[in-house]
Amino acid sequence: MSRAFVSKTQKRSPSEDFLRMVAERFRVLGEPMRLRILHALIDGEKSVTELVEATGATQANVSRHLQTLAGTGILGRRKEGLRVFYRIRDQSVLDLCDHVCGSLDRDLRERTKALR
Amino acid sequence: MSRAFVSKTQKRSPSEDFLRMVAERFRVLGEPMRLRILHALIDGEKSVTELVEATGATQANVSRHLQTLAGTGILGRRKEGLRVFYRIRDQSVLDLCDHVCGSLDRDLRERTKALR
DNA sequence: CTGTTATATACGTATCAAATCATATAGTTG
DNA sequence: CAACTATATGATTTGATACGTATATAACAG
Repeated sequence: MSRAFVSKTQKRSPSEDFLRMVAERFRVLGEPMRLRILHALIDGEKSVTELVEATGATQANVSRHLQTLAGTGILGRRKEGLRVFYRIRDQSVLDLCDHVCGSLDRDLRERTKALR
Repeated sequence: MSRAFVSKTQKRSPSEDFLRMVAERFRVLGEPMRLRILHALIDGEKSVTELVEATGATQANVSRHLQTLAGTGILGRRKEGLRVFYRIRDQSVLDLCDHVCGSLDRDLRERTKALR
């Protein structure tokens, strides 16, 4: 596996631009509502209206978050008549989420244990 | 592997609190300066002053980011005399970064290819 | 064309976070 | 004790962004 952040071969620190791009990816995932949208798309593509129902947010808000998610390539867009369907474009983003969930779990367990 | 975000067994959507916690983890990683600090800590613990030198940021700013990173359990703290040393507490956070770097790479390649 | 539906966006507001400066705190040295 | 060093934090400014309301755009139906 090639490591771009933790490079075994080159010690040079990442460029400003590179760090900005990586940070942007994380930042996009750093909003509960966007995670909710992502979760709603796990079992396949959905239209904006369906996502509005699934999330309970306003149409405008969902639409904006969808632009953000699609803008960074996390979601794909497909137009069909009046409706626009969004889908998870790179399933590996779900691995990311699970990774974070896993370490969150571990930390919560550790803290619980520390309380006794 | 247990999946907390993408659960095969339960379809119930994640609670508000859970999503907030997951989002917070991503958000913490969503700042270039914090990634820079993280990168500086790859080859072992460093004092605040060393991190100030490595990142080029002000002492106050580095200190604040360190509080943030330590607060979510990403970094560990060790006090020795006047100095405080920080270290990466859970190495798996580096996997996360590389994961993002990888998908970033893929997207950039795809866009480059699309230009031709 | 008119009306209707689905989605996107402009604008205003409120909130939050990053950075800086100045200062406080804690540990060390003499 | 005073002076010094390393780190943390309060106060402020500034910039970003999430959300709501209203409106614009686009596709379709009649």
